[in-house]
Formats: sequence, structure tokens, C-alpha cells
Amino acid sequence: KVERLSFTNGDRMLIERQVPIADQVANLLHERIVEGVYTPGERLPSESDLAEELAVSRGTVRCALTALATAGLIVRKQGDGTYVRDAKGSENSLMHVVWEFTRFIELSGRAPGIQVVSLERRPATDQDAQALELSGEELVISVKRIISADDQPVIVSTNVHPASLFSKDLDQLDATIELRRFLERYCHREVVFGDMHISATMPDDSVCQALSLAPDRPILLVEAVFCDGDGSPLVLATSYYGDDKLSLQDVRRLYPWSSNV
Amino acid sequence: KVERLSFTNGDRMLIERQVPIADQVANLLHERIVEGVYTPGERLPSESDLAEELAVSRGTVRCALTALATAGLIVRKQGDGTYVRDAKGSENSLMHVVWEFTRFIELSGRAPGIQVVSLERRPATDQDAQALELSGEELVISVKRIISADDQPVIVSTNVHPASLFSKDLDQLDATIELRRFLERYCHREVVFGDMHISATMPDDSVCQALSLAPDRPILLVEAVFCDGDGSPLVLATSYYGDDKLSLQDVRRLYPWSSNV
DNA sequence: CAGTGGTCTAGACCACCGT
DNA sequence: CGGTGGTCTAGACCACTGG
Repeated sequence: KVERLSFTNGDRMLIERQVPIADQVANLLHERIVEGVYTPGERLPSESDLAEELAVSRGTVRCALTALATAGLIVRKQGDGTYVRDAKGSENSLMHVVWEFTRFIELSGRAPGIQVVSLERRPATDQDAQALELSGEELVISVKRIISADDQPVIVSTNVHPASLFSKDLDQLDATIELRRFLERYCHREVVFGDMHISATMPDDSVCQALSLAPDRPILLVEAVFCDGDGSPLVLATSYYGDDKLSLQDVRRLYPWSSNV
Repeated sequence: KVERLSFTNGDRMLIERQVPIADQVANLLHERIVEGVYTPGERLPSESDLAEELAVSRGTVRCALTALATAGLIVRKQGDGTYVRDAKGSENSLMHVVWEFTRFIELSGRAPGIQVVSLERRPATDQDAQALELSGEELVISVKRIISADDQPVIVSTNVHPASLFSKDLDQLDATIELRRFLERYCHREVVFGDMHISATMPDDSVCQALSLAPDRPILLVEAVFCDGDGSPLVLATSYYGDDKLSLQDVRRLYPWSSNV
């Protein structure tokens, strides 16, 4: 069998073992779309052609394309071809907004900033315990942040983590990074799942003040539990969105049991 | 090669050709989960066992499992097994809420009702035209409905469709069905994609009146464009949610280019 | 009609988990 | 260690689309 540790196309490393080939293919195609090698509305090379170009099987290419299609980046038409979808797509999907604040704000063309309001270790409340599947009087680590766009505060966010996920002391934690990186750096976990609840609410005084809002202006409240691949809860996130321009967007493939993606 | 048009397990028809096998498997497993054959937290039979039981290849079973995992119904653990996730999951995901009102309300344990406020054919507004990718002065069909739960109005929804999708006259349309069935019946299209924007807003007078709300109570506003598999816009939906109990929920697999689902 | 994506199969090897 | 899911391959046939 051919050993394919890596090979180059032109002067560029393309495929290597180690990380799943399908993922690499997806990333590669994603890059090409972002960079405009494949432009919106354009038809991609056929699956067979891609398979040949990258020296992988067609099944692997399909796997990658499925990922992109699920994310809404491409559209596949049987008997015709695969097209780049002309939409921003998944970049600002609902959940990313919650745990990748900064990227979301950057996408709206503004400069993100994070201010840590508080960082504490305390016993879990009943609500915490239920959401994070904790039993008894376990400890949690709670971080409250204010996120700003162009120095204008737009989000108030509180994240509660099971303390058992952390090996470091409180004063060794740098909370001025966003949720995703925070989890990666200190818990070595990756968010894979999310359960979110969205509602409209009137801001209470503290939120009002933090976001410099008029008290009669409704804002979005997002409550979410994020889990890792095993379904273990990593964080209970409560976020208030106080910016007109922060409309949430959700692009996704519907329907349930269609493997046909 | 074995011809497998259909076969039975006990007295029950299980697999037939025509509809993709993987989908049938997914549906079957979904049913079993819903019916409690497989209960939350329980480990499913191994992929190989399922493949053998249903007389399909392991790849096909994996396809089905991937669909369920994407929807958040199961969790797969390498080297261990596949487990039923204990969460309601995808049934009331964000988008379903918008185009399957009745199911959503039923899931909350109440009786759904649909009242048609207006049904008209008119020229597209600029906003319609942009959202539905119409050019010029094309016609649209606009339906305004009030959805109730236990006779209590909870949603005001306006759906604008390109008139070109319809072959029937206005007076031949029955709008007392929800969006999904409406599109199936009269346009013979299936919703596959959605672009949604969510925001918090104060209800205007008409919405207030329709939902019997106090004017100082914030509500959710969801604006969505739904498309078919080709990415063609089918409907621009504008919905106001005026019920405390109607919190939106979103469960989904994150991360982008992981084919590893 | 040729070419595309859609589906399925059979078999292989791997990484990982629990025992 | 055996069994599980994770990945990849090669090849087959189908359904659909466009020219």
C-alpha cells in the first residue's frame, strides 16, 4: 500500500497523515472558497476530479463536501455539480456568536475588546448544578466579562465552569480571552455541543449600566450549556446582547434524517 | 447480487428500496429512541451489530448514526460505544420552531391552532425582492397567520412567497396549515436551508393586540429566509413570539470541518 | 448521451476503551 | 486483550442534469 505521509502540490504541503484526511480536504476547500479561488456561484471541480487532484478516494472528498454543505458553504446538485453558495454562511452562526465573540465582532467590521468584571471560585448554585450536571456542593469557577466593539460595550457574559475541569489556581487564569480559547487553554477541552435558549428581556440595572442602555430597550438573553464531544457540560453561559447591530443569524441544513447532504 | 426490495423483521417491514437505506435506518433508530426501546444514557448496539441486524453495510449504519449525532440525539465514544443523549435535542431546534409551529407547540404540551389573518397577492416590496432574490416588479403571495396554543395566541407570523412558485389561484389555497406543509402542498418544494436573524423588540400595536400583550413586554422577532436544496428562496418569514414559555432552543453539533461526527 | 452527484458495499487498518 | 468507533479505499450501480 502506498504510504502517503505528505506530498506537495507546487510548493505547498497539502495532505499529511495524522489529522483526518477528510478534514484536511474540507479545510483546503474552505480556504479556497475564502480566498476566492472558488467564487460564489461558481461550480467546483467534480468529486472525481478533486479526488484525483488530492490523491484521495472519492468517498473522502464527499465526506469533506458534506461538512461544507452542512455548514451552508456549498450546494450540491445531482447530475449537475457542486456550487459555492453565495452567502456569508456559518461564520456567524448562533453558537459561534456565543463562544467566539471576538470573531463575530470582527466580522461585523469592528474591533473587539474583552474586559473581565469578575473571576471567582464559589460553590455551585442549584441552577449551576443542574445545568452542569454536578452533584452536591461542588465548586464552580465563574467569569463575568464585558465584550465591546470599537470600545462600545455590547455584550455582558457570565460563564460558569465546573472547577474540577481546572488544574490551575484562580490567579493563574487569564480570563481576557474568549470562551473557546479559555476552555482550550485551561481545560484542554473542545466545545462540540451546545444547548441554547433564547429569549427577549428587559435589562436589569447592572446590565443596563454595563452596556449603557436605556432601561426601556429590550435585549436578547441567551442561555447556553456547552459540552465536549462526550456530552460532558463544560460551561453554562449567560449572555446579554445589547446592540442593534448584533442580530443573530443561523444558517444550517435542515432536515433531520437526510444523510443526503 | 442480492435483490433486497424489502424484508421483514418479525411482522414489521423494515428496509425497502426507493428511499435511501441510510435514511430508513436513521428513522428506525430515531423511532426506537423516541419509543424508549433505547433509553437515554443507554448504549446502542454496536455499529457492526446494527449492520448485521438490518442487513446493510456498516458504512450505511454509520451514515445514519452521523445524522442522529448531528442532530444531537446520540453521542459516540471511540473505543466504548454509542450512547443515547439525554436531552430533548433537535425536535425544537430554532428553525423548526419557525416552520413547524404546530409540532413545536405540541411538544410543549399544548394544543396548536392556526388562524389566517390575511392572504393576498401583491407586488414585491424592495425588502421582499431582496430577500427572495426577485428582480423587478414580480408578484408575491403573502400570508399572515396567528398561531395559538390552547387557544391563547402566541405567534404572529407573516410569510411572503414568490408568486411564481404557485400554480393555483389564491382562493384555492388553504393557508390554515403550517409553513412546511403549505410549501409541500402548493409549491412541491422542501425546505432545506434557512437564514435566520433574531432580535429582541417591543411589539407594535397590531402585534400587541393580536397576542393580547402588554405593550411594555419585550418579544422575540425572528426574520428568516428559507430555501430549497438548490438555494432558491422559498419564503421570507417574519415571526413575533409573544409567549414566555416559547423559549427557543438550539442543539447542534459544532464544529465546522470535523467530518468526525 | 456523457458526466455529475447519490448511494451502497466489502474490506481494511487504526486509535481508543474497558477489562 | 477484544471490541468499539474512526477513517479510508476501490469499485459498483443508480438518478439526475445538461447539452
